[in-house]
Amino acid sequence: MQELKGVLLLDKRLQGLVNDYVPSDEILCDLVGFFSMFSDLTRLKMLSALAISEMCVTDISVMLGLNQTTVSHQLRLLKDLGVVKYRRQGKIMFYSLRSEMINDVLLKGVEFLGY
Amino acid sequence: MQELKGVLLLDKRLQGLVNDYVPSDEILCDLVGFFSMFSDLTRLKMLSALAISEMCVTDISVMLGLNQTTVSHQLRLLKDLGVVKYRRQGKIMFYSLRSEMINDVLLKGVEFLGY
DNA sequence: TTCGTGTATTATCATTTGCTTATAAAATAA
DNA sequence: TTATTTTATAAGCAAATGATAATACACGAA
Repeated sequence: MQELKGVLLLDKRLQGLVNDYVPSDEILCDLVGFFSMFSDLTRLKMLSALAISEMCVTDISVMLGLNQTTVSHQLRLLKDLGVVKYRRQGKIMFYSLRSEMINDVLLKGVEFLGY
Repeated sequence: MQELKGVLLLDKRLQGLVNDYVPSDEILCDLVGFFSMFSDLTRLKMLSALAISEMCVTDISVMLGLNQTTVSHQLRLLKDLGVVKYRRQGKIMFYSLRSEMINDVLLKGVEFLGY
């Protein structure tokens, strides 16, 4: 690794601010997990659909034209990271967004992109 | 692919709602690109630092303990997706967040996770 | 010009990620 | 019980991704 000659601090307190205000790796890793849920086309499509209404796995598969195992697979990720929740009705599992905040995040992205 | 026997619509209009309100693949792909910028530890760390102040590449490398080529590499991604901007001062490139919305998105994640 | 410093690019490698097939599990019906 | 439907899991593969080393480029100073 190339030796770096110096830090061009505009303000000598900057390193302190970085130490104080950049979150710990633990928190950042949680954030990475959270935002990872929004960084895949299939998952975003599923989340957009679930923003309309709760749905069962087959609903999602058919309406979005996705393989059932793909949907199940992604739902597990979404569930494990707390993005969706589910309720059982017989053999049918109804999935929905865990929080309105999920929709807020999506809308923040839409807003940033100018749509 | 397994044949799916039926769609368990709670409401027959649901497919119509999905067609109308799930964004197009084009929009969703842009969203994927946007949120991908938040789904990596190194990038999140860099963005958190840039939320404090604009910094040059060496600043970021040294303060966060990252390889310079790694920082340059990630800054290019962040720049190409419109998340950061830069200004040149001689041979030094100062990077900063392109918009306050970037910070808002980060904070939405923090809020969701309950930190 | 040459040298030193700061930044960017390229190519490579290892890891991660997402999709798929096959299969299993869970619940209901016959 | 067996058969059917719905959902979940596991293993394998291909593609995408991130870090790195080596190198090139850009700018200013001498």
